[in-house]
Amino acid sequence: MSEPEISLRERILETSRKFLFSDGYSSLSMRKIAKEIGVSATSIYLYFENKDHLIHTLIEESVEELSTSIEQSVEGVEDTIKRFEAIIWSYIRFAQHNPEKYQIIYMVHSDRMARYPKEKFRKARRGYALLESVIMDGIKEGLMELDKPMIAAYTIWAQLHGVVSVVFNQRLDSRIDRDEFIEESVEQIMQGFLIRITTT
Amino acid sequence: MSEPEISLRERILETSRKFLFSDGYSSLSMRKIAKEIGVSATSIYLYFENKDHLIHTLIEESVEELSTSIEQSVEGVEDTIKRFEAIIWSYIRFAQHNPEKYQIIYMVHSDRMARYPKEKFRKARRGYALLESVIMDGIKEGLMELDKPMIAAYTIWAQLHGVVSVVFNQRLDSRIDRDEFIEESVEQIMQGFLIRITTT
Amino acid sequence: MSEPEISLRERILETSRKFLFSDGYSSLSMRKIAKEIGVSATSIYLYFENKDHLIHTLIEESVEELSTSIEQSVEGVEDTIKRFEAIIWSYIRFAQHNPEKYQIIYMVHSDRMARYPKEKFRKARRGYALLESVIMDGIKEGLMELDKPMIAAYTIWAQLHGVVSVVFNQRLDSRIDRDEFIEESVEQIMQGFLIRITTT
Amino acid sequence: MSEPEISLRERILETSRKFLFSDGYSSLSMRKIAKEIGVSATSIYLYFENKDHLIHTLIEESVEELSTSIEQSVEGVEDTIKRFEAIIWSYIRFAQHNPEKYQIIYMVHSDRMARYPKEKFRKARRGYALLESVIMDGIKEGLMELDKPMIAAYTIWAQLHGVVSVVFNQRLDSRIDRDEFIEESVEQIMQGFLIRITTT
DNA sequence: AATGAATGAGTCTTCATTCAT
DNA sequence: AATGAATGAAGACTCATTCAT
Repeated sequence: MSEPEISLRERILETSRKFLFSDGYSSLSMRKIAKEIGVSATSIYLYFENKDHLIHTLIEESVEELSTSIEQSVEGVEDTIKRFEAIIWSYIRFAQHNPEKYQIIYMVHSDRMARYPKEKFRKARRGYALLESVIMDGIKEGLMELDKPMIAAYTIWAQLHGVVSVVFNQRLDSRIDRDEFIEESVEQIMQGFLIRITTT
Repeated sequence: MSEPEISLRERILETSRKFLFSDGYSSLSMRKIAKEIGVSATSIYLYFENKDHLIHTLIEESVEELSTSIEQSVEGVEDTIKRFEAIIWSYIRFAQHNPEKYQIIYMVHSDRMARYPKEKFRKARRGYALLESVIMDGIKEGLMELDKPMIAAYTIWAQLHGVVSVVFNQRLDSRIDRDEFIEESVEQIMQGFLIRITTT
Repeated sequence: MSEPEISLRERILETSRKFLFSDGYSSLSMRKIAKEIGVSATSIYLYFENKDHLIHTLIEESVEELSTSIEQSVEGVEDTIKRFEAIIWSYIRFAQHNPEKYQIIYMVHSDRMARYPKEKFRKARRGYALLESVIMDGIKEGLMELDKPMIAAYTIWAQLHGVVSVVFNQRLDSRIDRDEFIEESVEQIMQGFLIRITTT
Repeated sequence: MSEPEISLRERILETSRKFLFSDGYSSLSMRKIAKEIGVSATSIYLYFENKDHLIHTLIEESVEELSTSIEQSVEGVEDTIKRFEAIIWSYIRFAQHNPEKYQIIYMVHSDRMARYPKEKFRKARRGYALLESVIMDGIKEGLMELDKPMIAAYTIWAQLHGVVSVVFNQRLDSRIDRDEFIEESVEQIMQGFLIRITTT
């Protein structure tokens, strides 16, 4: 066949992501994944040592994509404020365009995360580290007056995550337009931060 | 005995909460709950039709407590701005003092929530509705200039949830002090909102 | 029904013994046991925590029976030589009449035995200890001249075990009559020991 | 290369023996063997039709070595009594120096042995046959007065096996020195037999 | 109000083996 | 001579739930 075949490994990851997103972590099962793909459950073990490894791979890939996506967003952008905005919006956009991948990053319970290799955890903070450095640039340039850039970065990240997760968990009032809500929220988050610059 | 006994029903709920908080939803099992209490698994079914009902009760109770807690916080408070602050801080404080209860509200996946009776959902929004009404008061009083109080209320709520959940999921950098992080974040969230009032 | 019912627990033990004897340890499976009895596999877990516990119970019961059987054999017997003979023959007879039970005691690989509670191990040596004490009596009475009664006891035990296990493992030439072989062997073992008395 | 390479076939047998000895029969798996060697599981099937064949080969080889070892021990020895002693000690020594090989001979359950080709079984009795013939020599020479040399041979063999297997199965009291125990036991076994000669 | 007995469906995982290459 | 991909059957064990008492 001339069709570009998708490897079984890739199909397993895809299907896992799909199930994880639609049914939640609790009901993700090797058998179900295999059945959905139309392959024996045993076959999964040819590509992933066990369920933990499969899930870790899923997390790792998502984190990597998010990080890369954020990094690319600031490439070529010089102005600090613009870099700041770029990071925030690329975070939001990633979540919007890759909801399953975004969810996976935060879904798995910390109990299972305990088994997640620590070095990979560090990678996961690449995006956050970039945000922190931008904030520090802002301080240097006299644009911001913050004594705790690390806390500031985490605060922004936490707010963004809150907004995104409320949308995804379908806990938003049905009368509210998703996109409008996101836009309003991001604006508010930014303003809550920038106020400290402009008003000073 | 004249001692006020804790009913089995209450003990089941308590234990479920404990397990849900410590081990996550996936590993909450009727048998474990029963064993922990020292009662037969069958006994749980005397008080709860099935696992879903048990969990729904858990959610309902938590939501109720949170709502009540928020309502009480504004009792006797007249000033709109102060009412606004009271709501936000009572939300945060509830999460801090009742982490298991708070977590439960957001823990269970929406798939399972689909089976959750809709009328109960409405109750869940009592706290939010109060926030919305305070915002509307602000607008009426000329303190705020917002055309979408509902979105505004949700935005604040989403941000608060983000902050709280980052803390609970232990995804905060270990060098950051929890309380300081929360205080900073809440301040920022409020400022992001109040800016629209004060600067006008 | 007026029939004396055999408890499921007992039937599980019985069936396990049967399989262990006929098919060996490797192919003993919870499912098979359950199927043979005509009960769900889950039911076994109502009576035994897990496979290990089931097997340990099997061992424990066999060991207990063997020990008791040996102890009873010397009851009321005064003469040391006769006590000595009684022990040996009761050991042999137990193996002959309860082949499955005998086999179980020695069947399970030491790896699995490592998890066997040590206190129960001590019980297992009751029969052996009796043999040792009889030998020591013999020495005191001047009937035997042995400096190492412990080794002597173990030696006899090892020989007896060898004879019995050869018979059970069906490695005996088909032309040889089992009973005759056993009788001859026991005689020889005794003589190998008693020589040290009589010839002195 | 002129180096004498160890064939894959040989490496498979070696590794199987190692696992069989250390982990017991139950946990001997084709995959584990292959992994240990660093070869694909499929490769084993190039040399052995299936697991049964592999194990049968293992048994066959061990039996062959034991037989050869016993045969060599009597080469050039003329005196019947000395030949008798040589056989016994070579049996013991083989077990001591090749514990894995010795164990294999007796390890696999008779159920699986049923599928073992009968002609190979006969080979297995070469060592035993030699012992029987020596005993018959003794009778001819007037050294022994036994009417059943076959039974006698089996009796000795059974006792030896008992002693060896008690040692290997680590069921010996830890206070007892292995070598001393073996020496004492062998002596006793011999005496139990020779008594019939010398005292007559 | 509470329980012991029981189960079918499901969990992850391992196994020996086959087949096309 | 060797392998990677695949699988059906089986392993131990857990789960929510039911039913008779």
